Amino acid sequence: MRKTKPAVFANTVLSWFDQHGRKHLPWQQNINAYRVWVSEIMLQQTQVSTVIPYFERFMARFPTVRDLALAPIDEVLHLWTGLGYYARARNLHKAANHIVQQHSGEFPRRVEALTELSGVGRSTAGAISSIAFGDRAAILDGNVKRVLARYHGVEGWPGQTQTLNALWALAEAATPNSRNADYTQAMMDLGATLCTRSKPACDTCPLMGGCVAFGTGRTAELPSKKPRKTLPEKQVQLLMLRNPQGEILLEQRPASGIWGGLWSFPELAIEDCARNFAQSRYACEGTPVTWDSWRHTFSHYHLDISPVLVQLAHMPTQIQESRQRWVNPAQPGNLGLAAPVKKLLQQLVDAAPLC
DNA sequence: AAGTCGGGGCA
DNA sequence: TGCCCAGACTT
Repeated sequence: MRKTKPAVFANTVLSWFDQHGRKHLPWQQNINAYRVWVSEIMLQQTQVSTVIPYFERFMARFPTVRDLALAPIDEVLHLWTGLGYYARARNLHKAANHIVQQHSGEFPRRVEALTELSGVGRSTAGAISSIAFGDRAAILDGNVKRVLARYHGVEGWPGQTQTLNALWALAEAATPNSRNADYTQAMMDLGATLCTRSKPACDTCPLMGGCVAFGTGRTAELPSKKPRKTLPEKQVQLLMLRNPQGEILLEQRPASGIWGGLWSFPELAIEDCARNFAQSRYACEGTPVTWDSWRHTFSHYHLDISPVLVQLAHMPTQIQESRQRWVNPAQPGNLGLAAPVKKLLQQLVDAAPLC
């Protein structure tokens, strides 16, 4: 497969931006470096719709970098309340003073000088450089990572240094020599509105033709997700209600979620009392006997299962919904059973005589 | 390289 | 619920 030349890639993105890009966000009006900077900081790890009212209030109170520098930090933090990541506000205030004192209140233009500002890393510096000054500088925020990882089929989690370096190289190579402000905004718009994390709108994406992830049907796999060292652990009790005939109560699980649509035992939290649960929900009496627990592992978590057998002296009166039924553990019939359920039914046959 | 900061959106 | 989001910084 022949790689699309950078210029063609950028022109494709820019043409799409001219027709479909966002051009009416608050920080896209009356553009200057200060407004771009504040917006970029607010937008770190924070969604556009959340930022908008904060940005408006912030600009009304601190129209210039000097206003911000002169304000008490408490007032800055007050306007930040609810946005989260409060170190951003402290860094913003610190950097404002740095700009006033070290740059005479004039916003620095060189990327190296921008990176020296507290809270401004490589990507944010690139955003300010390109959007506010129109210089050729690359960004690599979450949106651009997603677009590039999918388009080029970049394997690996972007948090890995190797993967990150590869993405930066692609981002730099793709950056055009003109219209840099529009290109930067276009890449973010593309990632935010079409190349979304889930259900990307590939059918309307201008990059569809050259996109590796689309061509190989792997948009859901790229970019790779953060690997989890240890799977989360959950605990559950499975209640084996056995009636006087030796039958076991099974319930059909909801269609979605784990074991969707399969038949399983009533389930209760590990901290719940099986006797109370049986009485209150099923109006039946019996002494719970807890079996040894064991671990069942799914792709995304460990489930520690504690089986609890309750032998009933009398048939419960209130049960019989369509999603419940009594089954003979030796012949459960033509039902979809989760693996642990099948295992427990077999154990009931083998080792648990009626008592 | 991994952990931390945070509130909201969403499946 | 867990994961992710216009990341940067510290350990």
